[in-house]
Amino acid sequence: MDAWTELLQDTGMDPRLDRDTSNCSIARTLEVVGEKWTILILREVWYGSSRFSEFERVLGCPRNLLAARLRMLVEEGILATETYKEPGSRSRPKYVITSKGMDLVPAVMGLLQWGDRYRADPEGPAVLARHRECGAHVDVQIRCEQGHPVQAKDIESVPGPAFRVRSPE
Amino acid sequence: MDAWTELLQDTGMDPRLDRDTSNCSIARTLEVVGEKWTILILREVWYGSSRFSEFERVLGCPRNLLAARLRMLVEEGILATETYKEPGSRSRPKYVITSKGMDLVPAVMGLLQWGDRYRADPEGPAVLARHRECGAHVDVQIRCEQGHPVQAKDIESVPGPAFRVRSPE
DNA sequence: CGTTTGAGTTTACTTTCAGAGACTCAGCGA
DNA sequence: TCGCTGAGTCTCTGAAAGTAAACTCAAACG
Repeated sequence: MDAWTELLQDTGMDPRLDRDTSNCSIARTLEVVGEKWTILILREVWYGSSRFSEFERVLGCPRNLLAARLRMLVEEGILATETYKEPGSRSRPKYVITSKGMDLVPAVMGLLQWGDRYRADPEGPAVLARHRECGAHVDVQIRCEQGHPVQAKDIESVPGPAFRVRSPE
Repeated sequence: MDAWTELLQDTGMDPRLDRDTSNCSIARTLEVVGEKWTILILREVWYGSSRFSEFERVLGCPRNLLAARLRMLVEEGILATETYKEPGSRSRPKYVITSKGMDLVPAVMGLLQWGDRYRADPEGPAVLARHRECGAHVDVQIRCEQGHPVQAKDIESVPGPAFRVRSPE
C-alpha cells in the first residue's frame, strides 16, 4: 500500500474515490498566470521593462490584452503601479514587480531551464541567469528540508490538510 | 553600466535596440505546455493516472481537447504510450511520463509552491510533496553553481550565445 | 490653439475553447 | 454473431480569447 492510500485510510477517506481537484495549487496558480501573454509580461519586467509602450513594442501583443493582463497582475498584487515622469512630458504610470511577483521566479526559471535544455538554438540559450555577486550560473533545483538535492522521481505526493475526495455525484 | 549592456558592447551589438524575443526559452516551453489542460494532464500523470478515461473523469475536460493535448505531449516526447491489458478486455494504450517530462517537475513545483503560499485554502495545501526516502518536505530553490541558495533579486540576466537584437524593421 | 504622445478603450472580425451528443472501431465474452 | 467497453473521432452551438485598427483623453510643447 502506498503512502497516499495509507494516509487516506488514517483520515477515514475512501481511497477509491477521486481526489477533489478544485483546490489544487497548480490550477489556482494557472488561473492567475496561465493566460497567454501573462508570463511573457513578467519576463519583460524581469528583463527591465516597466512601461505600457515597452511591453507592447517588445512583445508585439495587442494593446487591449496587454491592458487586461496588466490590470489582472496589479489586482493580484504581482505587479504594482508607480508614476514616472520624463522631463517635458506629463507623469504616467509604470509597472514594478512586488515580492509576491518575485516569488514566481522559481516557477518561471523552471520553464526557462526546460526550454534551454530541450528547445534552445544550436548555439545555446538566448539569455543566461547568473548570481549578481559571484557571477556563477544559477538554476532551479528541488531540495528537501535538510537541503539535500532530490530527484524528481524520488518525490512522493501525499494528501495535505486541505485534501478532499469528490463525492460520487 | 550594467552587465547586460557591457556584454552587448563586447559583441558589437547596439544595446539601444530591442532584444529579439523569438528564441526565448520561456516562450518556447510555453508553446508546448502553455495551453489550457496540458499542465493539469501532467499533474494527473504525476499523481498516478495513465488512462484516457481517468484523465477525462478527474479533470472533467472535453474528450476532443484531451485527445489533442495527449497527442501533442506524445509528439513532444513528454509522454509516451504503452499498452496495458485488463484481464478479459483487449489491450489499450496508456500514457506514461518520459524523462523529458520529468524534467518539467521543477517548473510545475514552482507553480505549486506559489499557489500553496498565496492561494491555498485556510487549512493549507491539498497535496504535500515529500522526499520518498526520508519523508521530509521538498521545495524548489534557486542555487548557484557552488550550491549556495540565491534570492530571486540577486539573479542577473545576461545575453547568452544565441542572443540577438531585433533589426529596426 | 493646434499638435504630439503615452496609455489606454472600443469596435469589428477571426480563431479557439467549452460542452454535449452521436458515432466508430477492435477485440472479448456469452 | 451480438452486445459491451475503452478510447477515441466528428459535428454542432455558444462563449471566450485573440487580433487589428480606429478612436479617446489629458497634459505638454510650439
